[in-house]
Amino acid sequence: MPNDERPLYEQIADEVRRKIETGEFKPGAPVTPEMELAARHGVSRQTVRVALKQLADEGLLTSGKGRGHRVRDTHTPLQWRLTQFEASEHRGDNPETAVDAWAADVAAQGREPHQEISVSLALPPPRVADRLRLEPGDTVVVRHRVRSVDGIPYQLSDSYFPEPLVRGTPLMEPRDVTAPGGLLHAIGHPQAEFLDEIFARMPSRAETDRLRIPGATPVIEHIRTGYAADGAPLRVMVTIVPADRHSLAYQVRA
Amino acid sequence: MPNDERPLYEQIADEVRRKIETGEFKPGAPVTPEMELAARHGVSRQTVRVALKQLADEGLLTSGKGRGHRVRDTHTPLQWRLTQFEASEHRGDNPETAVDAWAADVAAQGREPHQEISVSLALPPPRVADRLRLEPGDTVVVRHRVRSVDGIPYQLSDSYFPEPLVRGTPLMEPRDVTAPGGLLHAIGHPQAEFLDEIFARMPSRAETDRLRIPGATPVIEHIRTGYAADGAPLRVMVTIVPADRHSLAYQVRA
DNA sequence: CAGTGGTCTAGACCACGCT
DNA sequence: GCGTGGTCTAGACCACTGG
Repeated sequence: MPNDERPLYEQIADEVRRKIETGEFKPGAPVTPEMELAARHGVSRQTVRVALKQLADEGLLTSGKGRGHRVRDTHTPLQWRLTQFEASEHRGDNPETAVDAWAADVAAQGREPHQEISVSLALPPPRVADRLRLEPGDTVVVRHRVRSVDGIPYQLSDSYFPEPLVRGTPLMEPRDVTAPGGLLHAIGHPQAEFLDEIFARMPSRAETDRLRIPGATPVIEHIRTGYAADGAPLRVMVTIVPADRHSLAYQVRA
Repeated sequence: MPNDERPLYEQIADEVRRKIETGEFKPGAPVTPEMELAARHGVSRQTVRVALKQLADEGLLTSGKGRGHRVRDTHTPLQWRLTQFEASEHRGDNPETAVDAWAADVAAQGREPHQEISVSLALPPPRVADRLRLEPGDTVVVRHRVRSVDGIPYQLSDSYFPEPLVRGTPLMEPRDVTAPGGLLHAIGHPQAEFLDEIFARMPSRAETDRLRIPGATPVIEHIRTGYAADGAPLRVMVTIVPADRHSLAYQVRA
């Protein structure tokens, strides 16, 4: 019967979207259940589900078994300042209270940072091998970090070091090691310059699971390559951050 | 009958995803049609569709009536170098060939830049007013830019200036005005420092249309605030770039 | 025109959350 | 327990693309 009009599911999506935008459905509150929408519009439940899925893909709704569909809460993202280095120096001389720049930055914004670290030896993925200018077969030491704020995972961060550079140093310990001037400085390889590259894309399924990313939320991929004064690459750090939790900030002198 | 395993549609999505990642399905080439996947796995077509929708949401597939599902082409995004200023100086003294930093950067990567500019007087949106520290009622001069590469729209860029600052200057002309040291420098307000903020989100419907953004592609929102040496904000530039066309790059000294 | 995906129906069973 | 969404089936008709 239906014809050249817009699809039924879009009309239903429009109706619900409008009610969200006008505030008739408030953030955190449940919207009309599927069955009721289906009955009201005289369509099948499947059609309603397509409509609600579209809204979820736009980031407007969350849903779950037994929970119903709810209007998504919007929180202001945390600012990640990428031109502030080694904040640990400002936290006193006790190495036990030293934190890395990220943790200090989060704490400064009144939140509770936490990170878990593991270390492994591996063959680098191609884009890391390129940036470190490694030959095929060269191995790297990888420090995997899961950074959380207030118990919610905020970042996946993997640092790659050429294996010969860090063999036998504290960098191979799966702890939160910090040192004035930076870890690489402490082992005799100070970083003089960074190249930061920033991408955005939709998360993979594995990332949505590990970071508990709600639908329709992109991730920002941040790749920082650190160089010695002579231009040799020392480190590549690849960080994945859900875009609803972080913004990036750079302070630049003209 | 099936139970505590992962859902069927995820298993199917995993299989197709793996074949894309290993290169068995090449970019631009069609993947197995829905009906065939359904028959092969002994599931209904609807279940296959959910699987393929998930891959489309990850940005791996495109599809359309009669066209089938195809592996999405991945073009390497253009790198936008945000710590290179005023490249025009390197292009000779002739003002006719002078270009802004962005255009020079694009040309250096072997592509053909183009931009269209319009100028208007307006009340600033709240986030611009905040960053320029304006009072309610203060007006701004807005320079709207649509930047294209090889005929494809690449950026929407709006620069906001406090109106008293630029009244009667070349900045109010809807041309591509360039000057050594920068536009604001030329009118007596050199920028000493920038604060760049970076967000990612899904595009609005209007942005999808204007920038011709394919499905499942986020946009990067770049907000640059320029300050005078005394700390007064001089300019806010808000730029929207589709994430499949651009990466951002910063060169940072430690 | 044959084959594709886009939309839609009318059922079904299950897992989960709440009260 | 009851209502919710999550998964799934077995059909159907349509619109579009491509050779």
